[in-house]
Amino acid sequence: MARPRKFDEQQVLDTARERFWSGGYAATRMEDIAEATELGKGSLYGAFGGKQAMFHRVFDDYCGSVVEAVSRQLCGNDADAYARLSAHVYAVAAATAADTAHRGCLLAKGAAELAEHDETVAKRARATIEALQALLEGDIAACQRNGDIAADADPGKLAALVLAVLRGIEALGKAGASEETLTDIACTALAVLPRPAH
Amino acid sequence: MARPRKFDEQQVLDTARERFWSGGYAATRMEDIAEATELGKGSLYGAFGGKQAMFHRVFDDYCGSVVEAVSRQLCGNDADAYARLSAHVYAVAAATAADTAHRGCLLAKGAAELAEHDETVAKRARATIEALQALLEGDIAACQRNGDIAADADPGKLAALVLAVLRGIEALGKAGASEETLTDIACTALAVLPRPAH
DNA sequence: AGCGTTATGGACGAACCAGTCAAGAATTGA
DNA sequence: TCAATTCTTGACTGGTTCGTCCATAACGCT
Repeated sequence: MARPRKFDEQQVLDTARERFWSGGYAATRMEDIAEATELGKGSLYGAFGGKQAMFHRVFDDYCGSVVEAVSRQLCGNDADAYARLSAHVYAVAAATAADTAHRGCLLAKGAAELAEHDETVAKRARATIEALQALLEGDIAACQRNGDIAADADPGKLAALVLAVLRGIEALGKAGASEETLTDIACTALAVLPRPAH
Repeated sequence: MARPRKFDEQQVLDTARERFWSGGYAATRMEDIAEATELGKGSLYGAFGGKQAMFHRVFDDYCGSVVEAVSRQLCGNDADAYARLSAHVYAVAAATAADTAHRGCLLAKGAAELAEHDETVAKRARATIEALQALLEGDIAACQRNGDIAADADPGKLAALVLAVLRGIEALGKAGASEETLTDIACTALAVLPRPAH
């Protein structure tokens, strides 16, 4: 009944994510996104409303995909819980080291730039962090049931610690730490987790 | 022989730091700084060159003051090394929790926004991180000499881990974690450090 | 006091950028 | 084929911002 869209909304959001990610919010121009997507600015504004609304969509998508990816890496049976935790921690270190452009994580970058003045971004960042913490806690509890981590430790506190280490790895990576340093941190963090006495 | 400056250069830099810290680099206008310092833009440009150069000065000062403050907190005799480490870790957690505006640390914020595209900022951030790591390593080695931390552990790796935890605490604080969570992380991190067998 | 030198402050220029708008294009249903 | 509807394009607007410039002010030296 009407003219259909020529572009895929999700694809445009992915391109916008790239731009916001590498340039930050304030330094990215809507025209950059328009050029990168080969769309006119009118289409962009028609479909997404404006720059801020568009960033909110991008940020929301990103947070969702992070939680989903971590969930895939950490959920499973008790027997492999420790292997999954270990693999996840090393994976974060490796991914951070591989990010030669040092853009870090859009969650951290976006929150750093906007959380103070944008309640929507702040809320979403908080919710994402909480979801990640819950995933880690679930996996650590599984490790405890399987006898890989001391049963008398508080899984919530260990999860918070691991989460802090993971965010710290990203922060250090952005500041230019070497791959060796990052994997050392991952390795040391896993090594200091309390093992059950036997 | 010529007209003297009416303002104190350091004071202007401190004011500029406030602005850059709370607004970020891109979102802070030179006119904001001019108004806040009650100076004309001509004076600002005459004294500092421009926005980027001014930020470099601010960032440099900030990094220096951070290293100096941490150095004061961590340097001392072997007997109190562990107490200093513990106090420092708790202090970071408390300071992060007290930062209700969630501005985090200018080092992290500036690096997040600019390191990718500004080599000067990237270099300074890297050097600062390395200095912090060295300070932690020195204190941890002192702990080991005093028998507070297992002597067979690698002090460099433990220092890197602690540094990651500290940066992680700041990142989580910016994302809105509660004070309780942050102090829990500090407490857990100290608890999992390897103690000497006796 | 007069001069040379440097600081000041505000007006100005040029570029930039978010968002709007109107004219035209594409599609479906009648 | 025509009408109705939504999409697209890109020029335009209004406001903002970096940086410059210049007339003037303030100081030390002679």
